Formats: sequence, C-alpha cells, structure tokens
Amino acid sequence: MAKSAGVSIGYLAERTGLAVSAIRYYEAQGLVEPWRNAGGQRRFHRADLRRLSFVMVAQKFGFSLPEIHGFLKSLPGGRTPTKADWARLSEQFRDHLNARIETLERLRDNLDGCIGCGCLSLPNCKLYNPDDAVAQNGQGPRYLMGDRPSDLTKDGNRTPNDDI
Amino acid sequence: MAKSAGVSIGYLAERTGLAVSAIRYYEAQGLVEPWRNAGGQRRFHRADLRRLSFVMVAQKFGFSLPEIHGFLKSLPGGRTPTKADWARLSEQFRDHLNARIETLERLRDNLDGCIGCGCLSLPNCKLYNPDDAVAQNGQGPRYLMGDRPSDLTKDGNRTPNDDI
DNA sequence: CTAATTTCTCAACCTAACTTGAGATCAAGC
DNA sequence: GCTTGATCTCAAGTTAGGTTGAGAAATTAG
Repeated sequence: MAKSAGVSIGYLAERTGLAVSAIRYYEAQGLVEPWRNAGGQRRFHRADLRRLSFVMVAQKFGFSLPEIHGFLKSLPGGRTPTKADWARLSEQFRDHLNARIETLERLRDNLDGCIGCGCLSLPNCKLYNPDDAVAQNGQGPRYLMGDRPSDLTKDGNRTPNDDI
Repeated sequence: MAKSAGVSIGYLAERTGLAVSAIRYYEAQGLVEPWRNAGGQRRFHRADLRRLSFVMVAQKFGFSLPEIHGFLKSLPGGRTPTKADWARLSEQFRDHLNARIETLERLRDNLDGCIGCGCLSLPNCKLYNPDDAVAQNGQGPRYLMGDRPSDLTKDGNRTPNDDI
C-alpha cells in the first residue's frame, strides 16, 4: 500500500493530449487531487489517466466541469470510474444527449411549420415559445419576439400592420 | 419618403424583450443601424423590430452574431428580412440544425456501442475520434484519451495493463 | 558539475454575448 | 420651470474553460 512515486503532470499531458495548464486547471476545479513530492512538484496516481480521460469524454457529451465533478464525487469513495461505473454513468450521458437532440428536433420541426407563415410577425408563432430555447448560453434573451401577453390587452390603439 | 420620427431604443426593448444594453450591443456589432435625433438619442426604423426578431430567432438556431450579420448583409440592399427572405434563410437554418443533430446522434450511437466495452482504456474506442467532437467550445482538448498514434510505436517498454 | 528541461505560482489575457455602474444629458408630464 | 424617467458614453465585470507569460526553483541528461 506504499504510495508509489506517482507520475508527473507532463506525463499525463503527453498521454492524454491535454495541456499541462489544463490539468492544473482541472486540479483547481477539484477533478484530480495530486500530492506533492519533496521538491513541491505535483505527483499523480496512474489512475488519474483514466480519470482525466473520463473528464474529456464527459466534456464531449456536453457536461460542464462542475457536473463532471458531481459524477466523480458520486462514485463510491470518490474513486476513478471503473468499467461498471462507466456503464452506469453512460446511461446518464445518453439521457442528456437525447434531451439535447429532442430539443433541437423540436426546434427544427417548428421551423418547418413556420416556413412561409409570415412567422417573424406572429405572437402565436411556435418559435415564440421561450421554453424551447436551445439554452446553451445562460444569458441569452429572455423573450423571443415582442408582444408579451399583457402588451396586447393593454395597448389598444395600434395599427395592426404597423408592427413588426 | 420622409424619414419618420422613428422609435426609441426603449420601445424596441419592450417589444422584443431584449435589454436596452443588448440592442446597443447589437448596434456595435452592425446588426442594426439607427440614426440619431437632435438630442443625440438613437432612433430606429419600425422594421428594426423584425430585424431584431430575426436576430433572436437565428441565435436560437445556434448562429453567432457574426454569422447573423452575414445573413443580414446577404439580403438585397441589406434590407430587413421579408417573408421570402425568411423562407430562403430558414433552409440554411434547418441544414445547420440537422448537422448538429447528426453529430449528437453519432456521438450517442458511439456511446451505445461502447457501454461495457471497457471503453475508456482502448485506443480504438470510437469515442476516441477527435473529428466527432461536439465542438461547441472552440478551445477544448485536442485529443480524446491518450495514445497519440506515434506514441505506441515510439515507446516500446510499457506493461500493457499498467496504463489507464 | 553544468546545462537543458520541467515544473512551480500567480496574475493577466482570451472569446462570446452581454450586463453593470458612474456621471451626464435629454425628453416628457404637470 | 421642475422633476421624473429615459437615454447617453465608456470602462469594467461576468461565465466557462482554459492559455500565456514572468521569474524562480526542481529535476534530468550528459
């Protein structure tokens, strides 16, 4: 059970293709927890190679680093994902991915239904529904196309075709 | 043909749901081009309501502001999109969306094929293919999981099961 | 032993799409 | 005329996921 010499950050960088700076950043985010050698340099477990690979795959599936942190913490003892862990986690991955695919398909279908409908001017346009937002940028616009519900009832004297 | 009084930035903000600051930002990006009144305040064409709506929809479909700028500039005379313009542009939107959906589906299918395969350790894992990246963040890791091709041939003395 | 690599820390920079704040001016209602 | 409220400019801040650079110390190669 003696703690082996461990591997250097440069080794992990070379093996994973990650930049050294990225690995340090991941440490800052709590995704890996190296110890230090006598000279103050980071030493990693060999298993961190798998851990970092897991991070890379999870990122590819659209998870944020905090979410990935959550996955890793959810493992018994915070261990590096094993084959069995991976089988369980990959289900979550697929659900996540399916949800994203569905959102995009709904958006596409609404677009199809909107071609030639004069769309951009209609309050009842399906693209109007804010809940269907792709929502990949947290701070995007809150409404899609004017006419908040209260607007129409409050403002009586507009010439209908004057707007938009 | 006299230039009408135009509408204020606050009016557009209220009608579109955009923040005033966002509309100013869009102006800085060249998406709208208001003129100024005597007091130096911005005045917009009513048609800019449709123009901004177009920007919002296009964003929802995953286009960047520079790309949207390109769409708007491509219109005859740089005009605000008409119904016919919209029909043409929406085809591009759909193509864009379909491409994104396909990428995600490929990723999901590769995941399905990988469950239980011990995946994260195999250089021939399908998730390894860098070209399949979701690529929504421009500066993600360049390789997925260690073992760059040259690595295996160069480094002769590794114990196979020692890695990852 | 010396030179060349690595690694260290820490702050600053990067992109995208905005927001926030300060301090000043403009426009509108009474 | 006066007081709100809207608008103005311009710089700086925000989030995510890192990168870059400076200057110093550790490690490795020969």
